[in-house]
Amino acid sequence: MTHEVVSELNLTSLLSLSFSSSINELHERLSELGFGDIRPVHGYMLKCITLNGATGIELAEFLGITKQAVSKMVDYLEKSGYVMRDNHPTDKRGKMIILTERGWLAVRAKEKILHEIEERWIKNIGAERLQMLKEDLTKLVIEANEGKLPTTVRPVW
Amino acid sequence: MTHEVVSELNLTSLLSLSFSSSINELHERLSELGFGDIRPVHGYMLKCITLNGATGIELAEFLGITKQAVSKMVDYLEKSGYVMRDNHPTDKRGKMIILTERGWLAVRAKEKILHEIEERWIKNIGAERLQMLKEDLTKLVIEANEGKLPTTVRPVW
DNA sequence: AAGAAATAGTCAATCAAGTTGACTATAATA
DNA sequence: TATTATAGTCAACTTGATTGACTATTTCTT
Repeated sequence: MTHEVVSELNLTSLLSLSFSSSINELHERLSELGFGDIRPVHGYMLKCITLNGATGIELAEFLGITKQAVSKMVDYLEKSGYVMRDNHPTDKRGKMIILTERGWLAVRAKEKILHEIEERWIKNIGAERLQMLKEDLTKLVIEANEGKLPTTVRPVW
Repeated sequence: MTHEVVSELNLTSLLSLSFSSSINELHERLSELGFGDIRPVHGYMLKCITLNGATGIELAEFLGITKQAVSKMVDYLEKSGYVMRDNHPTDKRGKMIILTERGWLAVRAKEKILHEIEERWIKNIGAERLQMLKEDLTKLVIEANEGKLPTTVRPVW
């Protein structure tokens, strides 16, 4: 087994750098496609609004932020044309946040780019190593979160 | 080769989650040791202030933020007793930011905790897998940054 | 050596993304 | 039915960043 030169960086720094590399590449490419007004924070929100839409409370729980913060983000994304507020079908207090056509375009573009990034990693380190990498990271995330994947899918500092 | 169940998370999400797991654990444990006033942003700065101290400009470049932002962070860390501003030995405009005794205690505690986290990962996935994981992440970070490790060691969104 | 340009740092104002607290309207429960 | 809980918004504040303006030095160009 040959061991190539590996930097002196600790694992946490490596994770930080590789995460920010990925997220930066994603948003640079989204920007080139005309989705420059979506910032990383918004990406996580769009991801959570599925076919049926989502309520503000659901988004807040998913993102791990307050409903007030969600409300402001929705203001921004609505103004930018990515989402719309619709009446909740059964609860007159509530609102459904749904993707607009442009919102769907952005989500699909994001998925495509992430897929391409992953494909490039496969070219780079091979499918087996990528698979191992994902397995190991999954294990470690689960271990750090009392045996289950966290429900909040956003970096929480 | 057996492939265990792996979540449907994409790589970028996994990196995000594993990074925030690590950084959260680090700061929870720092907090228990009485370093609760150090937030993740500050950790990166302390790391950069080595034996000889550093100038504000050096810190700004290292962290990828403006010198004004550094100045404010130094205000905070000075007030909290982790660093001190000293005269620059040759440049009367400049100041050297140096660690106080408490600053060194925090840095050493941080290194110890990161080391322990890494040890636990070795127990969890084995030394070989951890080595591979680090090699792969290093490769990918280098590939994403025009062939070299980035000089900025902080997540940039 | 003198004058011009660059640099290190700070101050002030602003922005972005979050927070807490107060409020309205509706829904659920006792 | 009266009370309590919930969904969402508004307003004020906090934190960590930004840009722009300024001072004091240093370095570069004649």
